[in-house]
Amino acid sequence: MKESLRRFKAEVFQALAHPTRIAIVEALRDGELPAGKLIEKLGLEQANASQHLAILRAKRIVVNRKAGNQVFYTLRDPVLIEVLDVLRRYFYSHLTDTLSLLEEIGDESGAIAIKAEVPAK
Amino acid sequence: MKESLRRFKAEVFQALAHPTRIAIVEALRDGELPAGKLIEKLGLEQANASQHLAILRAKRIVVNRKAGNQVFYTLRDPVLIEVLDVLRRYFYSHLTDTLSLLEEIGDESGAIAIKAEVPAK
DNA sequence: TCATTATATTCGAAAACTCGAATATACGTA
DNA sequence: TACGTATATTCGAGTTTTCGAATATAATGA
Repeated sequence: MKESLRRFKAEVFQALAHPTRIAIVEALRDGELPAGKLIEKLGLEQANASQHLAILRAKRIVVNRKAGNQVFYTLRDPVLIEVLDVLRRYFYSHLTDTLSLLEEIGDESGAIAIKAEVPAK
Repeated sequence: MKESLRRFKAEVFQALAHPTRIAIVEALRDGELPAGKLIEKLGLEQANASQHLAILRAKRIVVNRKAGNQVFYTLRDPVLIEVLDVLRRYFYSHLTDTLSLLEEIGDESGAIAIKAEVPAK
């Protein structure tokens, strides 16, 4: 049914609708990482990271594997990286509008600096 | 800055993280539609539709044009349709896991029926 | 001007999300 | 067994979303 599919898509979007979770997905881009490395790499609170990972697990965005002491996370399907890449292009192709959007949202960081470095990565 | 980009992506995902808004985007797939047609086509409450449209507007997912009495909506960038299509494929390629996910979420509709009709559209 | 139609906005309540603090669990090792 | 490390879960407060009901606005036509 059409409805299920929409619900499913909404669930996936919902799962990705947080900067931290996006950061996690991006960090897993090049392969498996233990929770600890993610926390370190992204500078997260341990509990907070675990909560976000729980969400990504629940929505099947990531899968995990226990190895002794630690838990390794992997993206279940790299297609999600493609989605993020599409959005990056989307971001830059509408750069002007996007910047004003970020302003409205209240973007503290130097979003304007992007203008200087331009795309790349 | 990396952070802005993630924030931006999160905003877009957030905007799409609702079945009704996904339905709206899909309905605009083949071009412009006035709000009224969207309401009719999707069977929405007028106020509710307007609220969701406001969100899609705020996040620049759609743009609108006034013509006399009515307001026509268009997708700002059809690349978003691609994203939805990618997710449809994702949905089917993990069908088994996905179904159990939908169950957990509490999917009333006949999700299982999908097994019968399979992909297509 | 007064209706009528199309759409948007505001309001208040219920539900869902997010965070850090505290606590729990599981494994490895002394 | 007792301890340390890695990770997960629970709790409560604050914030954000979502909805329908009511109301507002804008354009059209009588």
